[in-house]
Amino acid sequence: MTDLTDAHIDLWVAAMRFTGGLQQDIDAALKSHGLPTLAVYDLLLEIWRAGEHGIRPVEMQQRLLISQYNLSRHIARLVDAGWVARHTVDEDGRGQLLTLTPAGQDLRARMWEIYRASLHDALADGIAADEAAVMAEHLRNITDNLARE
Amino acid sequence: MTDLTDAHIDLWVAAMRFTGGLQQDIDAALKSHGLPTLAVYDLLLEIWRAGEHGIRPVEMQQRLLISQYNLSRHIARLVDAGWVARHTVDEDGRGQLLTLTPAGQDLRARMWEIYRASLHDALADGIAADEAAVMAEHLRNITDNLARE
DNA sequence: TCAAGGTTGATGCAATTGCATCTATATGCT
DNA sequence: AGCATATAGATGCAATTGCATCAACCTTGA
Repeated sequence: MTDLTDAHIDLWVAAMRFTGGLQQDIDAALKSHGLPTLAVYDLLLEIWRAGEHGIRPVEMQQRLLISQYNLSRHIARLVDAGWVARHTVDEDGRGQLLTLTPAGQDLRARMWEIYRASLHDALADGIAADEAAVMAEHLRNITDNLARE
Repeated sequence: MTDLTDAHIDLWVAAMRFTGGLQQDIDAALKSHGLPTLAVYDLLLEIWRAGEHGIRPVEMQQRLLISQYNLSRHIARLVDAGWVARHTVDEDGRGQLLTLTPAGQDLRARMWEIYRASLHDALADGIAADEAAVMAEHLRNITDNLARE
């Protein structure tokens, strides 16, 4: 039972500003290249990682911080745009499996180029790799704590 | 000219998950008490800090990561709800100064109780105060770097 | 087998956000 | 002074999000 100190609050404020600011920068960079937002990239990445077998929306929901109805509509837009294909699931008539179309794979790759460049500009010279690793580990610990409650 | 390493990317992912997850928790806690969102809290806090002299919307915009039109409408809602009062500015006929009404001050205090409790649950036992201070400093450095570009 | 309850994904409607643009005032230049 | 340009804030309209609920399918238990 430890106290919440000013340092803890400082960390929270700094983390909010960091992620919020960089997220805006990344979204601005993507948009300036006529590409979808970071939120869409996260979806494409999950589907891409699933390979040709595909992934269920319900599984994506567990991994990403996104609401069910929001995910459902994002997927509908991605399918309409021709970036994602829906497949039926043999074992579950309710479900669907999502895969990237070739156009979707191309889109993800183009987005990652811009995304990566923004991250480079923001992080590469701002913090050493070993320090970044330590911080990432700390943040994961805290986040895991949260999820366990 | 340093490289962007996997550790840097890990840091970014961990930071996104940390702030995103905790933000959701805080918003859920606030909502369960019938209170406005974190975004509204940030506005109330800025206005509260300005004291009885008040603060200009344009100044809030510079400090918070919020778009102009969004801020304008948030303020309109806060005024309608009786939490914020608008005052004219002598030196600038276009501008306005915002202050918290007594009801607004009370609201901010009640929100902070819930907000603080969520931060306590997430952070107090998850990371030591001195480590939190180091991380906050690192994050501020990176964020300042960004803003300078 | 079949009814009750759980899970998956979609959708109608209201609220919020993003974008472009507008009004009003201020400032700078000639 | 008089005009052009810049800044502060508001708003119409389209797109997105949040909330509640729905339809379809699956699972469990009697």
